[in-house]
Amino acid sequence: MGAPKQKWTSEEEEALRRGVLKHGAGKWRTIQKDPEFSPVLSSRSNIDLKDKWRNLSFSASGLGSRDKIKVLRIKAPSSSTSPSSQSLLLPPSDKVTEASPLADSEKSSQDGKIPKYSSMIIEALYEMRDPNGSDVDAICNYIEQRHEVQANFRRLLTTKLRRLTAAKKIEKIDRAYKITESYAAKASIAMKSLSPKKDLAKPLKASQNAGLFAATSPALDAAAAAAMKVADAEAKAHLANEHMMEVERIFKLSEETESLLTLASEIYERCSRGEVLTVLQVAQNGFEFERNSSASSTVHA
DNA sequence: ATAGGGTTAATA
DNA sequence: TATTAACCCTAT
Repeated sequence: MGAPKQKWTSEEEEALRRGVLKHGAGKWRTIQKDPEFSPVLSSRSNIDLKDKWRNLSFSASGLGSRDKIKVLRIKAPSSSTSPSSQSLLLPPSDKVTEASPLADSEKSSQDGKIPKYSSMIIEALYEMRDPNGSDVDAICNYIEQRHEVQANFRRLLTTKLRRLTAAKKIEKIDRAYKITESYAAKASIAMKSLSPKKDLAKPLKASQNAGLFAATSPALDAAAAAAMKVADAEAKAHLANEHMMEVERIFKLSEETESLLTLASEIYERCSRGEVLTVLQVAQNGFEFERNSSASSTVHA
């Protein structure tokens, strides 16, 4: 007797999403056993979680079935034979830059916003949402688990934390850090101003393709993560989730293949369909999006 | 235990 | 018949 295919409920789906946020994609067993999710996911195996996440990821990316993507699996003629992937995402690779002359309004922002890692820190703090704050170890661990990171990351992290604290974006209580109310509020306002007309009530399917990137791309900015803390509107949260998944997926792709070609192919695909290319900025700056949404530029093929 | 290719049940 | 989502199999 063949099992009649047990379709995933939205509760299960939500549990999975949160599980991935908490433990990271790939820790299926951990998620499944987590007392926070095990009640909901009791009838699902770790493999089920993995498969479901795969489905979610691909459908959210706008590109339909998963087998279409495997064409992109081209190994770059990289001489780096060691499987220890490390160099690709970390340093803002200048190869990507030269291939794509983006209007980089980098640095010198009057606000003194710190590029790169700061957004990861905000993201980490938001995701962990510890009311008592999170200590350096927790933050470090969280980020290291999700992003490839430099060898001396721990040291940089300390520095960034100090700067963010000075900038009043996070606060240090005893040894724990957390996002400040003022920054969260500010981010919330920013969030509202750029989450416009899009009808969020529509089921997931509607958020495919261009719309995802064109209108709301800056939503992934560190500010957005903080914004969700305050403006906990589910719709926004879901939308943001889509972004997280998309970014994560692209990161994974490039990690796995260790190939810029793959990324390039992905980008080319999108460009050829006339999409606005915020993805590129993702590739360059990690979770840091341009603060001027108008700065996002298209890429010539 | 996980990733990824492959298979089958449901459905448009 | 083509797509999709849930499920299965196997190498790592």
